[in-house]
Amino acid sequence: MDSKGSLTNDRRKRSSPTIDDVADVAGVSTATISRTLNDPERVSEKTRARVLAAVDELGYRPNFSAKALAASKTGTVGAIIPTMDNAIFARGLQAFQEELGEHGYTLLVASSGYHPALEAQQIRNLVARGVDALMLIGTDREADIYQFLAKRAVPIVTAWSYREANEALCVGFDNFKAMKALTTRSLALGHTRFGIISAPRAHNDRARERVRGALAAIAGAGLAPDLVPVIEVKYSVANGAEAFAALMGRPLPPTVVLCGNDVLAVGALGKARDMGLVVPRDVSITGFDDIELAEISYPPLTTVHVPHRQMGRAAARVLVDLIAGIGPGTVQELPTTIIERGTLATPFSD
Amino acid sequence: MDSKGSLTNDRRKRSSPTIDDVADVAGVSTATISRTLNDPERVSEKTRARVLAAVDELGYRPNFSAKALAASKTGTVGAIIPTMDNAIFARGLQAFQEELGEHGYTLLVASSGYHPALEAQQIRNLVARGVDALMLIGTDREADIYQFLAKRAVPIVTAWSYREANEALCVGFDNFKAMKALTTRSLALGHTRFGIISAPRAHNDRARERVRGALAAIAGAGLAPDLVPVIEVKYSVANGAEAFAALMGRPLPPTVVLCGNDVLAVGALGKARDMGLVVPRDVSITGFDDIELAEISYPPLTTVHVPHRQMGRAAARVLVDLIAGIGPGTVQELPTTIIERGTLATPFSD
DNA sequence: GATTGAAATGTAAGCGCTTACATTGGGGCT
DNA sequence: AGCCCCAATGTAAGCGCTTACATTTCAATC
Repeated sequence: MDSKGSLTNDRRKRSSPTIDDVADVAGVSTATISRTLNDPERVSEKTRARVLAAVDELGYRPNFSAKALAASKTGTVGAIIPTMDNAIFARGLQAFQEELGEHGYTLLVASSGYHPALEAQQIRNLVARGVDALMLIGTDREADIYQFLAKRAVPIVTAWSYREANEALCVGFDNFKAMKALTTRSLALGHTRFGIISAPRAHNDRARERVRGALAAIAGAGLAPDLVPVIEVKYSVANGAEAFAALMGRPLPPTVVLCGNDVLAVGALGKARDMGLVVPRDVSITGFDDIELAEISYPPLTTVHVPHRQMGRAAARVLVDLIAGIGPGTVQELPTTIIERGTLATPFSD
Repeated sequence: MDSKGSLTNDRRKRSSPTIDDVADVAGVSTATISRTLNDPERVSEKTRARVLAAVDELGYRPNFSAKALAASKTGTVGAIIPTMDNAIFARGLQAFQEELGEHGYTLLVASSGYHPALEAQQIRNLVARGVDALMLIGTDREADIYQFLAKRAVPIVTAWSYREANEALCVGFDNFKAMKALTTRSLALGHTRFGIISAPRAHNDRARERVRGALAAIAGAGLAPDLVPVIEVKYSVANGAEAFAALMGRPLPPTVVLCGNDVLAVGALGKARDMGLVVPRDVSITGFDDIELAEISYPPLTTVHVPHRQMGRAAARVLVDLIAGIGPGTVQELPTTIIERGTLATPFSD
């Protein structure tokens, strides 16, 4: 009949109903549809009901790209983590997502494989995709990335690290202090011969700070930190095992092996068993992170507990506020605690 | 001077350069910019060089939303997994992402928390976001979801399960067969008293099929499957421990406890140790999935190995082909294998 | 009943791309 | 020289929304 009618018919054939279709069915303009959906108070109750009914009838869902383009915001927050293939970031990320979800945001995750160049690329990628904010892990990255983000006015927060002077807001813990505390505890138990297994320290402030913390404690006790063997291996159980074997094969093997994370520690633990060593009688082993593994290893691992979930939620809240333009955002240092489970004990005198 | 000049100046002030800016600088039309970026062969070498130089000079990145809106495709593939907070899906998802990346696609992950309603919502959400294809876990969901997806012409693949007759293409393994094989192995070793710890079977075909497989093997051996205690608990180490204790507290405790996944099995294993039971002398325990946990538990877990990475990559390839319109897609059944590590042995005669 | 201002709604101009279609400019051919 | 054809490029119409601004509606007031 009228032009509206034929328009409706045209649209019906398409795969998805658009805002125009809804407007036709409800007999109002598209602006009213938009308002009903995004700002219901601005629409009269009667109209709202009609619109909602039309939406329902057609099964209308706003097209995300169109919405993002028109409003120049996406309701999406990005996170770039080194890898998805391990538990370290999983729990924190899950919490991050939960908190975001409660505020109506969606999470977009990318991984960098611990590669700075890849991380930079992913950052640009996510920004091009219009993320409203970004969470990054750790603080180690080129200054031009921070500049890029600042120029694009994309709020960011860095997590898993806390440093007083940082180019970005951070929500995390002090890796240095935490590892120093754990090492101090070992020293108090009487250990004097240390070995360290660390993740690669290049481009990874967490790993670097942890080793620094351990060495600082050792130096503080009057021992020579440069005599402490530090083995760097990539993140895996097998590598932890191998590194442990190398450490124990030295002329004067350590009485305690400090591992940069739980995965390496669990590898070391397994290797110790294979070598016929009883932990902690023959050698002590410690981890870091307190992921699930630490609890179920045998013996259960003495490690540093990191408040992953708390950190994830806090990071999300900071970003949500930043997006809303609330305040300058707050830097947050979260506490870590030493969890003594049974792989750290007084060294057997020898 | 001229209008183009002032346009350029206007644009320079904005946070991001647009395709118009690049066109101005390169002295060509926007169509040429688009072609240079998306289909370089269609542009002369000379022009291409000029355009690329302009892109470089301005640091131009195409706006994702605009691109998606105009082209009605996003270069994004979605995946909805039950939860991010565990290792079962992590490795497969990582591989899925790697393969997608190699084909120029980006992964968008959402989680459903094992809730069918939430999953449906996430599916609609991702579709509204314009994903070009979708990977879903398992086959259990309402038929209307498949219809919705079909209507919207969004290619999907289901993974982690394989069933002959399925509403969607699947890339996975036969949970029934795998668990049946493992149970048959237990029977061959002489076990006759079984206990089963399963994840909740409602809305979860993997869990259901695994239990079915175990019971089928038991029935096949002439034993009464309905006498086998099956405890359903949610996914966690602690729940596995608790369920194990319940099973062993029965008048006639099982000689072997089949667990629906490795996490439950590890929980059972820990509880056994706490109860002073030696595995596998006093009781056998098996897992399923062969995630990292299985290897590092003590004793290392006898479990069913699932080719996670292979599955992830295969699922990605199926979707990439489907998006490109290549073929009807192929259903793929991947093999599982029993990994005997030391928690399954002949029962102590009693 | 006329006046007024706020509330409700409509109009239409973009947002930054892609792409069908139109135009231009050369070779290669007769 | 004239013609044809194709490669290279330009023109401009959307894609499906949001939102500034304009218009209409209507209850409250005098």
